[in-house]
Amino acid sequence: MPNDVGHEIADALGTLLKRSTREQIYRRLTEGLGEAVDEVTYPVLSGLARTGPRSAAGLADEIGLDRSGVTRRATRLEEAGLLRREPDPADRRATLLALTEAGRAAIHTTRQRLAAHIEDSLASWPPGEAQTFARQLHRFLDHGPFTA
Amino acid sequence: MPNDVGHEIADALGTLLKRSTREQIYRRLTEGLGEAVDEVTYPVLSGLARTGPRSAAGLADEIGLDRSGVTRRATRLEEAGLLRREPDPADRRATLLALTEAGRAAIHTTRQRLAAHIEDSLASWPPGEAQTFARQLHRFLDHGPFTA
DNA sequence: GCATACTGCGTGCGCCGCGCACGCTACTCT
DNA sequence: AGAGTAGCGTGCGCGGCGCACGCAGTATGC
Repeated sequence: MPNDVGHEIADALGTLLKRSTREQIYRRLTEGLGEAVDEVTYPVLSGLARTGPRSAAGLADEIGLDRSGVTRRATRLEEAGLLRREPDPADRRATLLALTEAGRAAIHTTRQRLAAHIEDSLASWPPGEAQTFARQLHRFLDHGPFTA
Repeated sequence: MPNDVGHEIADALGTLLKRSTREQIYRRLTEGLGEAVDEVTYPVLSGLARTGPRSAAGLADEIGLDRSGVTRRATRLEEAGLLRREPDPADRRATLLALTEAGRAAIHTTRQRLAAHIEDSLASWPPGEAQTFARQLHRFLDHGPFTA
């Protein structure tokens, strides 16, 4: 029965939903980058790297968090020198969150590490197969049941 | 450059690592199943469904959690009638955690829902492509950098 | 032009889940 | 039989989160 495909994918994705798995991933990715970079603050760095400097409210919407959480995480990153608050020239009540050079380096390092881990596990695959798999995974997660 | 494959997969997986995404997934899966079934208690149900009745310590190892957490989650599920504690006949200090009929029904419902969501998003794919994708995903996550 | 409503940010508060450490019961081994 | 160990449950402190409030700055209506 074709229902097996759904269950097989569900089982596979269950691995990623496990708390301990995610913790280990983040631990490896952020190793040696200082105390401030961890599973909690990573989405802030990642979101800023994607879109450039922006307000706390906009970032909160993107990462699905309350603005207070963004404020606290930003404070931690600011104290560690990875993030800088600069006043919005167009609106004096707003403060833009921007990565410092160290912050850009940190997110770059983590992204490189994750990509390297992934490519290691794909090393034994036929190259064409790996690329089609990457495209399919991207399509599945973007237009799938996990984005709406 | 082949490095793009790693980054593309990394970006795709980032979606699943987002807190809000996981919350929405669990919210959909456990809708209408009672207050006791949520993101926190789900791994207990899932683990028991996979392996049958077992001790709290073994379950804690599997889901990567402290035994105290398993105890508390099991208590919540027990009060909701989804889980039953039965004494281990071979060891009177041990208590086996076992799903009740309602617990089995709950985990079955969530699994069916998740599989249905996944298959909906795969409906437009060529059938062979979906199956090979499922196999590749399974292989990637099991023998990949996320299991060790 | 001024009063009022609104927006954006930071902070205090309470809640909840977690890991750690302790106590208790039961088993094991010599 | 006694010492050490394994299994479980609970009290405690920590940390992240959402909510609600206060403050500063902006927009609107008259």
